[in-house]
Amino acid sequence: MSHTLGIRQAQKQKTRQALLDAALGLLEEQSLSSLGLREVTRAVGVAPTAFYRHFRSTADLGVALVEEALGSLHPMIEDTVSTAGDSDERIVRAVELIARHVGTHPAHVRFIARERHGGVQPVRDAIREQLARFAEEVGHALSEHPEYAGWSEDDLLMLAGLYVDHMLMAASAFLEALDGSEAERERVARMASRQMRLISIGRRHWLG
Amino acid sequence: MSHTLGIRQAQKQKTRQALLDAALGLLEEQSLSSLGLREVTRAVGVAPTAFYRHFRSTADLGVALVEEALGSLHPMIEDTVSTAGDSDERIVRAVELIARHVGTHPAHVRFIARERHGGVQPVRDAIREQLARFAEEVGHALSEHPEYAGWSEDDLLMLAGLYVDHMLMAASAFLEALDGSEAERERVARMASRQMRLISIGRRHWLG
DNA sequence: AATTCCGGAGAACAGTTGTTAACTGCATGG
DNA sequence: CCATGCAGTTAACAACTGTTCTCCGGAATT
Repeated sequence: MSHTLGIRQAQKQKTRQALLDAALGLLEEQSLSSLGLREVTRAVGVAPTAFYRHFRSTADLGVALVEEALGSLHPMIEDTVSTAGDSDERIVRAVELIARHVGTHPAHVRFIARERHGGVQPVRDAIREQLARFAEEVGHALSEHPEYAGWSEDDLLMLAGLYVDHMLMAASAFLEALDGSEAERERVARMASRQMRLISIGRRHWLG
Repeated sequence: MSHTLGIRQAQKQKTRQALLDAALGLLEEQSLSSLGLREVTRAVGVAPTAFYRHFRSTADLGVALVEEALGSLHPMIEDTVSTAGDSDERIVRAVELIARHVGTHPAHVRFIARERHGGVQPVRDAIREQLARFAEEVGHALSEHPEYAGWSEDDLLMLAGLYVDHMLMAASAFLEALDGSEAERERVARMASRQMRLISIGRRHWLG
């Protein structure tokens, strides 16, 4: 379906990606609403006007970053939730997965945590939509399990939302501990696991 | 101990408060890291240089806003947690309290949610410290209850952190629903209550 | 081979920013 | 009552911002 792009479109996507990467780097110590278009182009080494060939505004770039940060995560999530195993096993695996992802993509995680409640509405909306999709997918994956036989759709979504929110909280906690000691990171992991387990216990006794 | 301030210091605190109020207003549609000092003074109607008489920088102003937004909340929290009553009653009361507070101080809540992971380190640190204090206070209040007889200090703090995080999540959810319909707000309230109740059930079955 | 398309460069625009310095007028303490 | 202190003003600074218009060179199309 997709025959190799011409050297023209290839070059365009390359600078586009360079702009995204540069922006992500600059956003480690500021919010999107203070990110200047010239700042980004300067970091890449292109003229300020080149920015407009790829994005209408920095807000537009932010929405693209949301897609880049969260878009490819859906299969990963689904995989973790639907995989068989004891409840505690799944929790440990999920927390490990988060820790690993934060370690390999810290800037992406920081961006999402920061802009989820940030000052740029289109970006907030994009993040909210992606997280809602996550919750929906998790809820659907849970509904396949026999454990959730008597659960109403509403309750399933409520639980899924709780899980998603805690994934993000855990990710944010890992992020804060990234520059800390190994022991510090271990402490964060154990704390996150125990909170997850408590929720899991509540889930088990939810009905009746 | 504090005899009435002279008309001089009174005037100073008045413009200082005006700066804080104006900044809080401007921060409804942007992040602190993009808030300009001149922007604030212009909104108040004073010269840009007057800003320096009160704050070293906008980051400094942000820290002051954290104090204003969270400093006065400690007695309120302690009160809610330690008050007697059935577990479900306490949950309903807590959720109602949050809803009311978001309704009366939306800008403050938005500011905290936004800058908790925002781009200005001193402000992030100030918020983290206040939230840690909340967790500590909640944990201490819980430890007084006979229900938590066999709980380790670590587990108590873990649960308290979970509660505090969910207070904030609920507050943020209420904020998003503020401009929505009455039904929408009701839905958010019921969702928050059920999530809290699930956590409460997990807590009840935590030991053994 | 000729023509169109288009990503990027360059220059210029009016506005904005934080920060400095030297000032004014008035409440305060001696 | 007079001298000091200090919140707020005015003016100016270099540096920066987003946006428009015009242009260039090379890939893509015919």
